[in-house]
Amino acid sequence: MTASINDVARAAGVSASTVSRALRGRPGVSDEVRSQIAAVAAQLGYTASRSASSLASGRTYTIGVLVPYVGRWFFGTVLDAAEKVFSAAGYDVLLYNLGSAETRKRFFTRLPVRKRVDAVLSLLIPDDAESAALRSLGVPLATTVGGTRPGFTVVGIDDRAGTESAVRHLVNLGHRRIGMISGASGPLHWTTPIERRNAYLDVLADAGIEHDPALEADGDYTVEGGERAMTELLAASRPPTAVFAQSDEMAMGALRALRRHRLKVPEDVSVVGFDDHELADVVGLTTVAQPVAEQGAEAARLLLRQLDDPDAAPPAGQVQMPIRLVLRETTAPPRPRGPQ
Amino acid sequence: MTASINDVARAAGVSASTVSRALRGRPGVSDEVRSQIAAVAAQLGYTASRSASSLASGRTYTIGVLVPYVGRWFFGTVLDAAEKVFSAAGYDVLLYNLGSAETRKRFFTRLPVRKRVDAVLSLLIPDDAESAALRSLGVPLATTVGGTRPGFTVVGIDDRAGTESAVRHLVNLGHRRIGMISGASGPLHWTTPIERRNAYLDVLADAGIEHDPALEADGDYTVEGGERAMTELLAASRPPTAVFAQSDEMAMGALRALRRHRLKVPEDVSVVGFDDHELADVVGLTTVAQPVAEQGAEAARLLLRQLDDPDAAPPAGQVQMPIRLVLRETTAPPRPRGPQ
DNA sequence: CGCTGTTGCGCAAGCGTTTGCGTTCATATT
DNA sequence: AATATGAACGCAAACGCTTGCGCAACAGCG
Repeated sequence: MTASINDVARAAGVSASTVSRALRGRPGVSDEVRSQIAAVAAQLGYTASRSASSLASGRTYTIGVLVPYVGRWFFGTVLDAAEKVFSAAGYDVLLYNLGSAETRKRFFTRLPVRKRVDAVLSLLIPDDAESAALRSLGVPLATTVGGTRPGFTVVGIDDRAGTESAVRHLVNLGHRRIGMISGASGPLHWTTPIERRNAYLDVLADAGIEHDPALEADGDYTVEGGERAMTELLAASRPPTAVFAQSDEMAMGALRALRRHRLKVPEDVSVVGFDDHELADVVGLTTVAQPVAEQGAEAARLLLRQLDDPDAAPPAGQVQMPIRLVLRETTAPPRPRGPQ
Repeated sequence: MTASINDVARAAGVSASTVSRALRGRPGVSDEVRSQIAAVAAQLGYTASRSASSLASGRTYTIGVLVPYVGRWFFGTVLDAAEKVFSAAGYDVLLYNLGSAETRKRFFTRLPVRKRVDAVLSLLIPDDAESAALRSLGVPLATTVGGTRPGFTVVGIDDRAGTESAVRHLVNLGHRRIGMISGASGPLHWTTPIERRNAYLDVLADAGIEHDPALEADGDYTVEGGERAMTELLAASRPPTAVFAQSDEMAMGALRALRRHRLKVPEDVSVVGFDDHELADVVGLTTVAQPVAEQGAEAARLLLRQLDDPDAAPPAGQVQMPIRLVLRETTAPPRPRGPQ
């Protein structure tokens, strides 16, 4: 059907090995022969079969990317950027959408990437067993989320600092009843919600504000969850005058809930998010911005570097990307309403 | 390093062929031997090498998915749903992010999916040369966007009907100066913008409204583009009292522009979008909803069906998914301001 | 002019599966 | 009892590449 390396060899009057070497830029082929082979290959529309070459060489030139939810803005954006870096370097990407516990489990027990990828970029946090499974692949590993793990290159942000800047902003505006909409760490072994929560508590303590558990709600990192969580918070005996949401999506859900309750933002309640979602600007959301696409690109680059030079040690610790608080229109001083 | 089929065969005291047949559920193996092999394989942590098996069998059990922009909500959502269907059926997905003309060109000339996939799902519209290239792969093809093409099974929506319901809604509210923010069809050979534009023109004509070219602007299907386009429209000598945006993202950009111009929505200008973006509800956007994830899932299912039964003809024409106008808070009758 | 290096290329052995065909052996058929 | 019929399994040939090694041919060296 499609041309094989032998067809090219025959047509060019050389051996298959020479064709292989010529096309891949390996030494041992004269320039003359090389260009002639290139011409013949082009004319025949020849491309080496990936299965055959990876079987023979052990190199697959493909990267496995593990994502919890492709459809979510954050992950889609990271994936987008990472894919561009990989494909520019000649790598293909195998995508695994591991949102549900079920698919996730199946992935890690069957490990379909075995012998199929040269590296894996995980956008989800593997637990200990899962990390071990990944390490058993014997390929470079990277992640853009969660804390450092042995064997993984991680590029991320300073969750504490980001959260602190957000909550401190609220404190500085004069808020005392500051709620938080978080995502449960749940079975995902995700350290992010925990880090952010700790930072939130620290800022409150620092400001001499007593922590009120009724001011925390779980928003599941989704818009709907954020809406539910905000609704919960509003039902408290003394609702918050400001809310810090651990993601913009949850913040937007909160905005929706507030609108449904006919509460004005920021007059009645201030809201600050996290991420600087593409649409945060549209709704005027104050948020802490992180370079999402850049994180994906950087993680991809670090992976490629390790592939180019297998002895190179993976970067130690965590590569930190800058964050910054973006002030927009959902935060303001609390409305004065009589004595505290 | 990792166990091969021969290791399993040796450990089980059978030949490699028997192992292969046993593990893949092929006939010719007694139940007794089969289960014993399964046990040995599990104990050794054996998984067949994909490269080797696809080299030998010609089947790759992977699907190529072509996406223009993974990070955009629409495509991310389609991809998410499609991936779930594929992986549930035991297929892996190879992702190609073909947003720029450059990567796109490289993809179609080098055709890296050759001999690597059993089918391809294209979320972008290939031009004639590109379709021919894809057809030359000799595998089932599907797409979720654009018109019907020979050799492709396409699942989509009725763009005309969707647009008509949106624009008619504006007409029925009493609007006469109705603008449109579209996406240029450009080099993407995308029929969607054209279909929608035609429907827009038809509704206007039907309502006896003269078409004003100054009321059309290109929003590039992005938020920023939508904002620019809206700004353009507002600069017209007689700006529109209502705008139909061909996507929610552009509609949201328009909303932002309006806010910047201190114009109230829907009092000063009505806005209706297209897609029912996940966040459309947050901003209260009236829009025509289409089942985005379902389209991806359905396309994936149709592809799998063709793979199961290679002789089955691909579904003729286009599979149409339902659409529906979702009324929210960005549309209202035009503000009466003196004689027309 | 012999010797050592170097360069350019072909040979052939893998890489880990799948699969058509052949063999063996037990069972059914006449 | 002899023969046909399957079922269960092994053999070995692909599948299409890569790569270590061998072998010419040729250049440079003293």
